[in-house]
Formats: sequence, structure tokens, C-alpha cells
Amino acid sequence: MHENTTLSIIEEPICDSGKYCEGTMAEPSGIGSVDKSSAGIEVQSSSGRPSALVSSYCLDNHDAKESSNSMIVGPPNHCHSTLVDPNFVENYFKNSRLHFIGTWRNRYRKRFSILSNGFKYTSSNLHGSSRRTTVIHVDMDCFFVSVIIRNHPDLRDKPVAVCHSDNPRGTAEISSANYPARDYGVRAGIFVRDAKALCPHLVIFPYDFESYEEVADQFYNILHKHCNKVQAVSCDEAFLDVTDSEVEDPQILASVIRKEIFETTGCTASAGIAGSLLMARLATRTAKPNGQCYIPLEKVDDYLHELPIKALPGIGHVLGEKLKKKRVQTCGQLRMISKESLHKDFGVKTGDMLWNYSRGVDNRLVGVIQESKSIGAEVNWGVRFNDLKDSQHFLANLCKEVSLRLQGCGMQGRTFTLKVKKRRNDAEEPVKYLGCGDCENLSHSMTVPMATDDVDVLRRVAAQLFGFFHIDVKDIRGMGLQVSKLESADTAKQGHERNSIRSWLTSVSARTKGQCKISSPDKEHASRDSEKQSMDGNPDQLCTNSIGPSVHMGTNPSTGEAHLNQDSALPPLCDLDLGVLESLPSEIFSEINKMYGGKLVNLITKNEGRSVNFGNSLCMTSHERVEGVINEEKGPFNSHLASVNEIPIVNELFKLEAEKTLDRDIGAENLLLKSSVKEKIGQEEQCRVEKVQAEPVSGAGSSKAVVSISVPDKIDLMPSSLSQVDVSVLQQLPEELRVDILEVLPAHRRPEYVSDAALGHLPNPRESSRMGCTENQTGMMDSLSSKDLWVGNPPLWVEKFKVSKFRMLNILAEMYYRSGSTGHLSSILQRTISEYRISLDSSNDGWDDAISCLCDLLKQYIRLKIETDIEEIYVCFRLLRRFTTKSKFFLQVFDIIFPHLQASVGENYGGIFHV
DNA sequence: ATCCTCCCCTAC
DNA sequence: TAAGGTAGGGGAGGAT
Ligand SMILES: Nc1ccn([C@H]2C[C@H](O)[C@@H](COP(=O)(O)OP(=O)(O)OP(=O)(O)O)O2)c(=O)n1
Ligand SMILES: [Mg+2]
Ligand SMILES: [Mg+2]
Repeated sequence: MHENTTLSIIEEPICDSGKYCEGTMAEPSGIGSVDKSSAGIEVQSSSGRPSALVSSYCLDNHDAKESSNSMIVGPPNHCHSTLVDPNFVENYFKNSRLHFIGTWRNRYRKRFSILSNGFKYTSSNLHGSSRRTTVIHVDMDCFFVSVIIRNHPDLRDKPVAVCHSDNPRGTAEISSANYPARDYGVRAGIFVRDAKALCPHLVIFPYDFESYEEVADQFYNILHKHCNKVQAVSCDEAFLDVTDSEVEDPQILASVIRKEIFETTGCTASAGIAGSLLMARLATRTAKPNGQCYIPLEKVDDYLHELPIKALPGIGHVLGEKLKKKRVQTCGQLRMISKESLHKDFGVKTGDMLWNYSRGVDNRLVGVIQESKSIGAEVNWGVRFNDLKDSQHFLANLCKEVSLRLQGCGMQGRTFTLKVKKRRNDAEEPVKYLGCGDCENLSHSMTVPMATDDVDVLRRVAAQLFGFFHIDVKDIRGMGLQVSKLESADTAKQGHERNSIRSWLTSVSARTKGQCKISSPDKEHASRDSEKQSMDGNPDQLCTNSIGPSVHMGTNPSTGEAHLNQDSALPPLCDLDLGVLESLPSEIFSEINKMYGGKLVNLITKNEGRSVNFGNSLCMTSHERVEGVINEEKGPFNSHLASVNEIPIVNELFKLEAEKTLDRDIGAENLLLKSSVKEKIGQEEQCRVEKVQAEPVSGAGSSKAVVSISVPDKIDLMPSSLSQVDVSVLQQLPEELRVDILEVLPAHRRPEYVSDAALGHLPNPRESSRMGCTENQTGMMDSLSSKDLWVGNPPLWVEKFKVSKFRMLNILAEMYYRSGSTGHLSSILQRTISEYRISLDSSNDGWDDAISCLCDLLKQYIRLKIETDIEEIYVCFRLLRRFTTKSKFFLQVFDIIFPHLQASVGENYGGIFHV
């Protein structure tokens, strides 16, 4: 296999079957003298040894001189475990090679993010171009070893490996072995003692992570220089899409790149060239070490036929064994199995992957690194606890680590997963020193409503999750914390500023800011059609999808069919944004519809369930909007427009409220939200509800009249600040109502921005009576601060804003709006709002009634949702807390959840407990 | 059909 | 002594 040392440019692609390799390039000065022919033979001959992985040496745990003593004292000595080092987590990660290669990707992201400008996915095939893609895969040879023996030319032909320990009886793992060492059977992952047994002269070097990082940077600098479509795989490995390269012959390009890598880094690399990621990677395997290999399309079948399936990327030990049991060892044999059968045995995706790969089919495209979907840290070595304190300490440090990583990536997350490795009942002390041995892997996860990267939050959540396990800490052999449902911290902040109730209440001095943001040029560009999108609070979808037939960078080999026919040039149906479609001018719509063979009409009518007027694009009301955008990536751009739509509603409500005081004859029906707010938004799509302060409320005869429809220039859509609205209207309110509002707004809690001067300060005669400020009556309440209600620190406004009824209505309205006018929460809110308004209308104090009504509804709702939708319940509770005192609130909460605490002590206990 | 949770598998 | 991490894909099974 490896008789490929000649380094001349030979363009002969593949020899006959069995020997496809080629080290075909101009000799990179100096090297190339590695004797590979003997290597190949050696590999064969040494493979008959007993497996090095199955250790039969039993003395190993007590080989140290003092071991007999330590054995008496307790468990085998753990002088490097978590029990000993209070900074274990930190120190551990400093020395872990797997941590190094595992976190490299994120470092690369930071360092090279600028370079990936412009290119997201490879574009070949997308425009019907019949040009075949060409992919080069480059991988450094025995990377860690190469880097270190650059300065030891004498060792180049000697067996060398990188490992923490040189102890011939140790269980440290080999990280990388050079090719002479591999001839002895030394591989990455085996214990040193086994490596030494296989090859007593094996030279061991310690790690030098800094140098690996340096060389990796040089490596990628070179790749980026020669190709603008680089897909990073790892610190020593990448794919290049060279379909459109200036260099005609990809083999020449590969050799140029390899030469430059060698000259720059002093380390050799190998390359595979083929028509797909799969074949290029396989070619690299053949080419190694220090060679390159081209597999043209017509040789793919032959190449694969005899190839052991274990060599396919994606087939590891488990799949390999499963297939072996079915007497499938080669790709040729794998091809004999029907797709249906593969689906049945391995699932659809995995089955497709097997089917495709065995035929050399791989339609993944070269693409940039994706945005990360999760961030986490785990430790499964050296983890030993004696008591709860130990584990808590460790967990706290783990949280710190994860928090720092989140912050390092500028990310925040909502879902937290705690993983625990639990020693199996029958498992003794692991063979590997301080290893985790044979473990059960357990995990619990929890989703909180607000994305966070805050250590304290993480610690609280993690502590909660830890409680779910009910595990004896002495059995714990490893722990990990993972965070998913990530949002960019910037976006999260923006969301905080513009999107949430919270922001809405805190956005005080946003007058100038608000207008600037809206008038940003890209928004103007997005124009009318995007405005509807903004109702979803997700205008970004428009951008994402309108880029064109964006194909997500494939890590999914099983989507193997597309890309060749015409459909492939179009985004899949499910990725289409219905909102956009419906907003299109009818001619364009029908044009696109034709491209999709008429399926669009079905799609839309199905989702809409109502007649749709494609012609004027004004057909969607907000509650009918379809959540039909499958691509729900948040992206950094969304939320700009979200608040545009909140504001009119708020104003609307506000006006209704104001009117009510002017015109007591307005019936309850008229005060319901449904007709006015939603329909207006739907029908008058590009029009807007004008800022309330621009419209003298006193001039309003009816709610219709208050709302002036203006030209659809959205630039000044946004009222500059809600507080302004409040104040200006408040000032025009009848004294009676203003007193009523201010009464429930204790002076010290009044929003700072509502200055007494502006409102004309009114004394607060019955400050505590209505809101019932009789807290702290039970000891239980004392132990719970308002902070406990929040996953993070309570937002400022919790402290400074004591809600008024009037505010409450606005909040309810916003909630209602947010709930999308569908589902149970929405109907609860709607009823609450209307009943509250009715009760106000009948001009007695309907407050308590409204509250108890809401509580009843909440109880029903919670019973309905408690198993599944903790977040919505969380929202309900927060809502509830807005307009009751602390003590009443807790009583209600207990009342609501106690039946559930008793009834379901199962998995969801944690969820509701957290709420 | 689609989502979610709790896993397992894979690659470097 | 040694530093068995990280992250994505995906499947099973349950809920909706
Ligand atoms: N089980 C493993 C696998 C890899 N690595 C590290 C050391 C390797 O040098 C580096 C790159 O991994 P490769 O799979 O590319 O292996 P090498 O580069 O060492 O050898 P090859 O020539 O086969 O690419 O990752 C490791 O520490 N442990
Ligand atoms: Mg390598
Ligand atoms: Mg590699």
C-alpha cells in the first residue's frame, strides 16, 4: 500500500486496484527520504500481537513502592484527584490534550472569522453548472510528533510518540505516534505501557500545546492563501473546495500547498484529492505519510469495493461491529444490503449514510464552520468525591469554566445539561489511573426562559440539576455541563433592550436611539415586505433566506439525493418563509410557484386555512401569521423590528384606556383587544398607528378615530420612548384616574423617569392598603427574596417598578400579543384583559376579582402545561407577580403547584420546582 | 409531523 | 503515576 515514496510530479491518478496512492509531487527539499516500503510490511507483521488495549497486567495499580501502605488507608491512592487539588478543573484543562483539540475550533473561529468573509457554502452545482466539484483534503502527518521532532532530525526515523508519561508501566495515553512507531503498532489512544511493550525503544516527548497552536495557525494561513473556500476540520486538517481555483490542476495545487506547509512549519502534510469530501478524505488516508493521492470519479467504485467499512468516516467501533455481525466488512459487501434494510437496522439517516458512502456518494458541500450550537465542559478523569461538599465545590468550578467559555464566545444559553458518569455497580477501580472506568452515563437538562452566561445562574441551575440524580457522590467518576439554545450575547442584550417586557419597561431614555435604529439603511432596503416579517420579531429570516439558494453546510451525508436536478437550485419547500411568499407581488409569486411546480399554493392555503389574496399582499393578520419559517436560526440581525410592532399595540391600549375615561359609554365589547389591534395590524400592513403623543387624546371620539393611518414610511414608526407616551397621556387623564394610578405607585418605587414634577405630585394617602403591603408575615416568605424568582439577577425594573393597574393592562396586552393569539395562554390573557376591563368599567374595584380570575385561569393552564411547557408557566408566574404582593403571590403559587409537587415527583418535578 | 429529552456514536 | 474533551449528528420514545 505504501510504496509511494517517489516525489516527482506524476499525474497518474490511481494505479490499479489496491494501490491507489500516489506521492506525486516535487520533492519538498530534503524530506521524502522516509522509507515507507518497509513500513508497510512492518505494519502487517506486527498486527498479529495480542491486543494492546486489553490489559492483563494486574499489578499496575500498586506498583509504587508505598502503595501497600496507601492501600490499607483507603481506596487506591488518588493523589492527583479532585480530592487533592482545589483547582483541579483549571489545572486539568491546562494539561488535557483532548481539551486542547476539542477547544481548538473555537479559537480558530475567533482568529479566522474575518477570512471566511463572503463565502458561506460552496456554490458549485447551484447554478446548474455542470462543472464537477473538486475537493482537497489536507492533514498534517502525525501532527503532535511532527511539531516536536522538527528540532530533532536525528529522531526522524526513530519511533517517537507524544505522551504525558514515559513510565513503561503507566496508563498515560499516547497522543500521537510517528510512522516508524506505528510500524510497531503504536497508535494514538493506547497506554504508554502497551506502547513500550510493543516498542521498547519508543521515544516519548511531552506535549507542547503552544507550538501546536502556532503550527496550526501557519497551516491555516497557507490554506487560506491558496483557497478561499476552506472548511476547518481540526487543528491539523481541512477541506478545500478548489473547483473554481485559478490553478487548473488540483494535484499541482495540492503539491504546492504541501511544499509550502513543509517549508514554513518544518512538518509534512498529506493530501487527498477527489470529487467529494468523502473521497478526498479517504484519499488522504491512502496518501499518508507525506504523500498525496487523487481519486478520479471513474476509480471510485474500484477503490471502495475492497475498502474495509471501518475506514469510512462515520463508521466507528459500534457500527463496525454491528456490520461485522452481519458479515459486512467491505464497502462492496455493504452495497449488497438494501436501503430499506439499512433503514430498519440503523435508522433513516444513518442508513442513508451507509448506503451513500458505500457507493462513494457524498453530497455535503465545503462550507465555513457553523455557528456553534452548544458550549460545555466536562471532566471524566481524576474525579473522586468523598462527600457532598467535594462534589459541590467541583461543580461550582465547572460552572465557572463554562461561564467563562460562554463569555469568551460572546454567547448565552437557555438550556443546561448536567452529565454525570456513575460507576457501574459491578465496576471496580478502573484500569486506567484515575480514569472513569465502566460507567453509566446520566444526564438531566433544564431550560430557563432567559439566556444567560452568568456564573451564579449556572451554579444555581447546576446545583438543581445535580439534585435530580440522587446519586451517591462516591460513585461519581465524571461530570460535565453543557449549554445549548445559544443566543449571541449581543442579540440577547438587544432582545433585552427591544424585545422583552422588561426592556419595554426599562427603555426610558431611548428616544433618540429608537429612531436611529429603525432608520438604518438595510432596513429601508428591506422595505415593505419585510415589515410583515417584523411581526414575527424575526426579520432576520428574510435576510437569511433571500441570500439565495443557501444550502446549509452539510454535515449530513444522508441528504444525498439533491443538487443535481433543478430542485437543488431552490431552497427546499420547508425552508421558505411563508410571510415573505405571501407578501410578494402576485406575478412574482406565481413565477416562483411555477418553479416549485405549484406546490406553493398548497403550502400556503394549508397553513393559512383561509382564503389568501396573493395579489395585494395584505392578507395576513397577526394572529394568522404562520410560524412557517423552518429556518429559525436567530442570527445576529433580528429583533431590530420587533418592537416596532409592540408599540402600536401599547399605544392602542393606552388610548383605549384614555378614552374610557372620557367616554364611559363605551361598552365592554369595544374594549376588547381583538378587533381593533390585530386587525389593524393585519390590514394596514404598511401603515401604522401613530404615536400617541402626537395625537391629542382629547380629540378622539372613538377608538377608530384616534388611530390615524399614515404613509408607510417606517422610519418614524417607533415612538421615541414609551415613558414619553405614558407621561403625555397621563397628564391628560382626568384627575380621578391619575390619582388612582399614582396611588398604587408608591413614591419610592415610581419609575424615576416619571418625575413628580411632570405629573404633578399627588400624595399617596392609602399607600399600602390596596396593594396590601403586609408582607413578611410568615417566616417562609422571609427566606425568599424576589431574587429567587429570577433565574438571574432580578431586572432593575422589578425593584423600581411597582405595577399599576394601568401598567398591568399594557403588560397583559403585550403578553397577549406575544402569545401569538393562539393557544391557551392567549385565551387566558384575553379573558383576563376583557374581564378586568369590564370590572373597571363597572367602576368598582374589580382588581381583586380580576386577580383571582386570572389565578383560576392560571391554575387550569398550569395543570394543562405543567408536564411540558415550563417556560410558559414561568411566564405566567412572572405575570402574576406583577400585580400581587409578594405574600399573596406566594400563596397563589403554592396553591397552584402543591398538587403537582405531590402528584409528580418524576422528571418534571425539577421543572416546576425551578419555576 | 415535529418537538423534546436522554441517551449513544463519532471524529479529531 | 496523569491530565478519558468537545461538539455535532442522530435514534428511541414520549408529548403535542
Ligand atoms: N486519539 C487521539 C487522536 C488525535 N489526537 C491528536 C494528536 C494528533 O497528532 C492530532 C491530529 O490527529 P490525526 O488524526 O490527524 O493524527 P496524526 O496527525 O497524529 O496522524 P496522521 O498522520 O494519521 O494524521 O490530534 C489525540 O491526541 N488523540
Ligand atoms: Mg494528522
Ligand atoms: Mg487530522
